Amino acid sequence: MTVSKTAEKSSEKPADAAKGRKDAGEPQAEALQLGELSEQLGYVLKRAQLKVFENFLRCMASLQLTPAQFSVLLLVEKNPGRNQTEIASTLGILRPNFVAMLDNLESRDLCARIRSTNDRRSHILVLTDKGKAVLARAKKLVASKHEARLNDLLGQANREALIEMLSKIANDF
Amino acid sequence: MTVSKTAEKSSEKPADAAKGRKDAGEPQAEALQLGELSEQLGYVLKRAQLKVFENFLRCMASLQLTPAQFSVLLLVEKNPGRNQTEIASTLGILRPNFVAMLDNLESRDLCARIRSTNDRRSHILVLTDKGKAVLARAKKLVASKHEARLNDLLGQANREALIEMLSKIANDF
DNA sequence: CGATATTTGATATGGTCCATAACAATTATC
DNA sequence: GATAATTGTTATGGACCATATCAAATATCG
Repeated sequence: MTVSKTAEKSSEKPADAAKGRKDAGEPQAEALQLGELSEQLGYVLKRAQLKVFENFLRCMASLQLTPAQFSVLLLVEKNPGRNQTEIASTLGILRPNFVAMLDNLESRDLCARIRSTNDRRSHILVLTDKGKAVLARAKKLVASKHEARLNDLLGQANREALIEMLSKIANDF
Repeated sequence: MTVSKTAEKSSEKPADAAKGRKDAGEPQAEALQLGELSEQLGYVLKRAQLKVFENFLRCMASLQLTPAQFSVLLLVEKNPGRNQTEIASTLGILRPNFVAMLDNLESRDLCARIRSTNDRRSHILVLTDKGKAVLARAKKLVASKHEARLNDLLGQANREALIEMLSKIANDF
């Protein structure tokens, strides 16, 4: 729907246009009514997604991994020996856009392209040792800082239910 | 995380790299393992969001309303007499980016900017009659095609629980 | 009052992400 | 062996997001 992206110091805190005060004395125009907006699935879904990505980036600040990069590393680790097309399309990334992404990861020595001997057109993707180490650390950060936060907020059971519902939407909607 | 956006004919169906066949006879490289990815909140959240927006755009094809535009109309209707800054910031839209958006809606005669007499700097936003009519039709389409679909998929109770959890994430994460 | 700061809408601009077309090299198909 | 299809790549354009800056109007404060 809307809402900013980068986080850090998002100067446009949504749903909080009139400063975050606890009802100071000043006149201060009343807050706007969200109305039906707050029950619009797309609206709340987008906002939640931005918040989650924000938090993810903060958690990963030390490793400098974006959600997309993390997903690539995870998928390559789980499916070593696959080529760019396979990894990219599984993640919904278009091949042309995957090139720069891999250039980045490869320049940081996190993964490597290897010319396949079977099909000399394709590049087999593998994690480097450094890539495996970084991914391992990333997983720990995600578990301890990211998922833990969600468990605090919703509780373990609800968190699992949420992910299941989102998966259902992602797959069957 | 990744995943495409526009819908229509998204040529890169995620998590389905090897065509959507029901197990044809051909050799066909085995599907990749998603592994931990399928339980990553951010991943599934982003995918669900894209699917929902996709569906929203299809439902609104006849009215040519994007989720963002719909949210603006909803908010202006609920809060008439507010200026651009207030509407934009409530939605998390940066003022500079809100200008073109309003230009669009205004050129289609869905809403109007009115110079405020109190503060001649600001533009009061109002829905035109056509804007109200379009919004009313939009709401019906959302209810009958969009939300109904979600109810079929999750059930009324789960749908409400989902939105509540997402709101919590959007607000308190 | 009058100088200065702030606010509002707007423009210009750059970055990121997403999508399409086109290409060379390689492989598959007929 | 000619033609078609695939792989990685480049180039390019669009959509969205963010920052700096500006003029006009208003607020603030000496």
